[in-house]
Amino acid sequence: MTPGSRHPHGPAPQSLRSDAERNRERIIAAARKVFARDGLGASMASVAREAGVGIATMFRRFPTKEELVAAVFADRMDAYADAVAVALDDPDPWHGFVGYIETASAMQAADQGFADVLTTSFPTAKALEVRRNEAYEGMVRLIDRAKAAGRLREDFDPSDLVLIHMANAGVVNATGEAAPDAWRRVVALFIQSFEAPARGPLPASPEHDALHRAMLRTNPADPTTPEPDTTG
Amino acid sequence: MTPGSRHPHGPAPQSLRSDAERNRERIIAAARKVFARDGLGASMASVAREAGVGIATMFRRFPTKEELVAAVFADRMDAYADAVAVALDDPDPWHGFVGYIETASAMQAADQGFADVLTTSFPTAKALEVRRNEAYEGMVRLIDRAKAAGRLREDFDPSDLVLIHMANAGVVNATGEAAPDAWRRVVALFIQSFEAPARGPLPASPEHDALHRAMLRTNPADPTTPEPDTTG
DNA sequence: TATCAATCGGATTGCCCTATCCACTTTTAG
DNA sequence: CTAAAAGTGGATAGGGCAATCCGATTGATA
Repeated sequence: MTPGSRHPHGPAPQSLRSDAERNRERIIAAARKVFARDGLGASMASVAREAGVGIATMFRRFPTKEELVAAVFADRMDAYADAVAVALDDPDPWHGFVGYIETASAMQAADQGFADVLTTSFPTAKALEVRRNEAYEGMVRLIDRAKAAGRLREDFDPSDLVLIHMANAGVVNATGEAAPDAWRRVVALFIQSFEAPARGPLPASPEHDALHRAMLRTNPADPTTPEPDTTG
Repeated sequence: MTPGSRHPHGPAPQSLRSDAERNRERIIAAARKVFARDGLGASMASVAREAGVGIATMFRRFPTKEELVAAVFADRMDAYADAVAVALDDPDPWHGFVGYIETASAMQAADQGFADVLTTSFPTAKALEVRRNEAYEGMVRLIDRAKAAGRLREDFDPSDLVLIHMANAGVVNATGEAAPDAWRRVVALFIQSFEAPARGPLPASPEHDALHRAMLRTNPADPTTPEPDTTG
């Protein structure tokens, strides 16, 4: 082993053995592919099969499915947060705002697993949640800029972006590969409804806390969640 | 038994024994409640428990889950088709159109199971599909009227109503009881985006066949469908 | 009231899931 | 080269699911 254990009773190793590291990366690559195709509902066994490793190897490296999910989607979440930063760099506030929605929605459409991640909260996956909050704060600035420019309706609320994610997840999930571009039309409709001036008042936004609770409740990888399942 | 079997070898009875009929109604009432709360993913066992009958009793009366679903949602589908008829009776085409969308969306929000049913095709449940098609034809007339009145954007397509159902199902499914009115805001945004004059062009609608295939694919009660499931 | 088909429900089958166990193999340090 | 730590994967536990089986029970009829 590398550091820390010349003593027979030395502490746990900090880095993996070369073969283990290789397998770890194989697993992540496989999970990326499988989750993207099948959503977070994909089984650990199917990931192991795709990776060409035993089931035990998966669980040794990622003791729970949630940890695997966190490892797999770390970079997607980075890209998600980056998209906000890019949008904030756009000199045209409205163009940036629209571009951000389109980018985020496209990310959902391109990866069923990520669509699930965006509408689910993983309390134990700190890194993911940190990124999510980071993105959220950027979004608030993005919204304020677009309103200040007079292009975004005044009653637009940050939570509306969450609602779009949920709606888009519904479309992406329902259409899948059968109608892979249907989401574009839905998103375009949403964007037109956001543009100022508003055509009419809207019902109140849900409470911030309520939405958060909803995201906790809707864990597609948790059997306690009442979600679509089995039959014949 | 009632008719047809004074002969020991007589054919199958046409009507149920009184206790069986009572149980049948208990099962349907229980399923109505459980599916409404938990969606079509609810287990047959949970319905039996709620009904206070044995599992075997359920399956004797409804040999597959799909048959139970068809029996439970027959009247919801009737109401759904009726809503179109009511909308067509409205002297104001736009008011009727908007009212229909709101009614249908409210039905989804009030019943998770029905939200699933509206975005899922059950080829073997003929009665359900007949009603769905009946409603669909009415919707086309509703759309044409609203366009003719100049209130609905010209590029609105009947398939857009299916997309709304899918988007709304996503919102309802994700928010659930945590934010039970969130769907209203989403639906209001959609409606404003439908109003003429259009604020811009839209990406093309998905093919009719593609959407139909998507609805077949997304059966929340079929384990072959890649959907959110288990973990810890 | 006696009979018997219809009905009942708990136990069971068979499948898929997450997660753990354990006997065997590989890497790595000395 | 050797030995122990680290790693491996198949078998297995334990639970949920739809659906079936079968011995006990009950309703309808005479």
